[in-house]
Amino acid sequence: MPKQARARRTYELALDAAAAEFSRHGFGNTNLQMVATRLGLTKGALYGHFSSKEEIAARLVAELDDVLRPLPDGAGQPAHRRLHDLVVSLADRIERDVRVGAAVRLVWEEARATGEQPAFWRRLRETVVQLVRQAQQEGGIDASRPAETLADLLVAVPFGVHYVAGATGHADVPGRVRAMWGLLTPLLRGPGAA
Amino acid sequence: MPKQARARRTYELALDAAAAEFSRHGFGNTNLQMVATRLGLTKGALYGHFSSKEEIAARLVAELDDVLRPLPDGAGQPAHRRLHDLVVSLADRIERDVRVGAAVRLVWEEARATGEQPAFWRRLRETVVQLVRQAQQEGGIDASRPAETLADLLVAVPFGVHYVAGATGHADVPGRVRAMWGLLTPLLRGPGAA
Amino acid sequence: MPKQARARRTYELALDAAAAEFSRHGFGNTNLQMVATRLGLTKGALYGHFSSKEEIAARLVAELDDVLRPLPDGAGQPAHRRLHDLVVSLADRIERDVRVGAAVRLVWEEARATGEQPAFWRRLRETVVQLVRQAQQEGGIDASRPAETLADLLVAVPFGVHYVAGATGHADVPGRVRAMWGLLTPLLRGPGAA
Amino acid sequence: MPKQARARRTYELALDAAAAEFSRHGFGNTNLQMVATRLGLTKGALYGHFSSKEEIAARLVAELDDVLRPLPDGAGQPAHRRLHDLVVSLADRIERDVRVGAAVRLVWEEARATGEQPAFWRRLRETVVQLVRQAQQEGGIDASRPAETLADLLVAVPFGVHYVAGATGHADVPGRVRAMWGLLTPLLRGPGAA
DNA sequence: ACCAGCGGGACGCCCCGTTTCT
DNA sequence: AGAAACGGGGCGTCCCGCTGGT
Repeated sequence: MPKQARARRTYELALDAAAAEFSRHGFGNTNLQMVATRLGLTKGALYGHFSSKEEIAARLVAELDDVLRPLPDGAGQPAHRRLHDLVVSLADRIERDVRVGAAVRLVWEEARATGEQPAFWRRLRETVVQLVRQAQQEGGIDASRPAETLADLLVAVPFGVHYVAGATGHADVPGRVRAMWGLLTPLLRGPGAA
Repeated sequence: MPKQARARRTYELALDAAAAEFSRHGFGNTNLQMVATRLGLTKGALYGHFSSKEEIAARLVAELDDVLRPLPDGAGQPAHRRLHDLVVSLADRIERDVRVGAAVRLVWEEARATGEQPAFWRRLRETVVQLVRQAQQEGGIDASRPAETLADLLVAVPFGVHYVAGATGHADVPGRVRAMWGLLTPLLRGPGAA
Repeated sequence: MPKQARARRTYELALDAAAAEFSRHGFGNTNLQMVATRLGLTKGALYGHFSSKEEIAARLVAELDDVLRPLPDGAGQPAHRRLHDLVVSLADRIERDVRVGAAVRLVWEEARATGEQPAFWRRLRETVVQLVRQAQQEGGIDASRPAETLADLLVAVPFGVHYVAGATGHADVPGRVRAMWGLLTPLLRGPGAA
Repeated sequence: MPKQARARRTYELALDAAAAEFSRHGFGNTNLQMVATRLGLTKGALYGHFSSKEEIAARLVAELDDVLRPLPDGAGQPAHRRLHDLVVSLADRIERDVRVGAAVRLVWEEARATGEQPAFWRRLRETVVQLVRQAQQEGGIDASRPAETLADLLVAVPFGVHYVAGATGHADVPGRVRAMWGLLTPLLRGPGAA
């Protein structure tokens, strides 16, 4: 079935609309009526693009992999720089890209309900640990600290800021993450770098 | 009054059971049937203790204030020590006390859905900012850093670790928070403290 | 859970109401709203007694076995007499007992859709074949005819009459089956019996 | 006009495809998507040939009259012979011609749901009664039996066999009907014909 | 009296027959 | 002609009164 251009556009809009609802209300509390209303469509029309509510969520979650792909302009950069870019862009996209925000919430809800580790988080942690190790070898990060703890800290920061962003009205989340990174810089450099 | 004592006990057990479900599935996806089954009661019996599902949630949320009350043995301690205790105990209780874990999730869901700042988070942030300022005056924390950014970082860490705890199978969350605090110590002390 | 008397009564009434709808409209075209309306209940109330539409159908089908159980007053009777009773009572109950009528339709629809042989029909045919053989040994039925063909004929008659009963406005179906049996009697007795 | 010829062919194929689905699932449980898929068309294309689902069913039912038309080679035959041909060909076509099978099911469902006598059954019964009477006058059938009961029996047999055909895996239905007719022959001939 | 259990009402997802655009 | 959209339910499910057994 060769999809028509309009259908493709509707599909993308539907994904955005669903992401906005999922991000706000979670999977279970989102109803397709609200999504359809956002789109100016009917529920039945949604069914032409997705076969179930779960499929919509799965599509959004599948796009999460993008945020882990090495940033295009990151090649050739030192590891500590790529680490900075990853952490900051993560905080940025979670807050600004509704699809990423929704996907993160969906993954989290699923993980809480089933108790299983989502593939995304495992890969994220592995990526960060590896970057930290690499940066330590390159001298960009103090090698005397355990890489795992550093990685946990660097992952916890953007998610933690996102998690409590409501406390400050979601005001300039990426800016605050950047400021935190500035705080952490001497810590990463190590005691001698002061 | 043994009758009232049993009722009181059932009430507490119901709160625990509800908390376990809320923590796992969130408010909307928790059904009272599961809670009643956990208790060995019927749904109707629950309504003898609570007038609605929302009331159960409200009771749990109301208990959240306890975690902000100054730790009993914290009086007379320096501010940076009380800060440490607050952050670590927060991470600890979120993970170990089902009621706190449930309340945190409920508050968060409410905040996401309505877009309003929960009172709990505002107070938490105020408390931490104040403690940081106090510690800076006492010399326990480097005064050259902005207190707000430091506070945001210190709040983000326990929540961030909690948020991504599923990635590591919830293994020793408090221990990892303590390790992170160890990492952050020199940062807090300031460059000259090395 | 000790069911209360009223619940038990509601359960039976629900089964009857559902049977009436199933018998008239088939499984797929029956909606629980109509069943509930018949009962003066709501759909939600039905859910307290059955967990799904399919379960209601299953309950009705399960009762079909009763019509195959040897008639209580049939013991000691000659086989050809019990055969007569079985065929006539079958036609009778299909037409008069809504539950049996519904179950027969449900079984038939299922068989048509899946292409599999329902257990009920297999047992019915086996029973009739066996009774025919026994009657032939006892001399009640002409032994020179193949038992299978006789059995098929004797099974086809009540179902066929039921199937086309609409052509005559369901007028006195059992009576007509009895008349047919009268016609078939000399056939069964054999040529010499005239 | 090859274009119209192809449309005509598609129309016939659509009727066959719909008949196959109607025969298997009944009217209400048949969805046009399955019919369209069978044809390699889309649902919308079906609406170029039929204006509604009901119209498709109506077309199939309308063709039912054909099976009542006197068999072309039956002219000049004695009535009891034409009766035999009618009964056997009826059983044959119901089982082998999907359109007839579907139409019979559709007519039956309609009759059950509305409680009205379908025209087809009335005409079938009239035809058979008349043929029986004629055969009795011609001496082909024992005149001492009531024609109506004989006709009911002769109609019930093919439909009854069809109805329970699932019990024997639809194995050689026409053959079994022929065998039954053989059994019934002496009955029809009367006692003196032995 | 009291509480389990029965029933009510509402709605969410899914699905389908049908019409409207492209 | 075919894809996209529409609108109307159907089943399942849930939260919650109300009432009849104990």
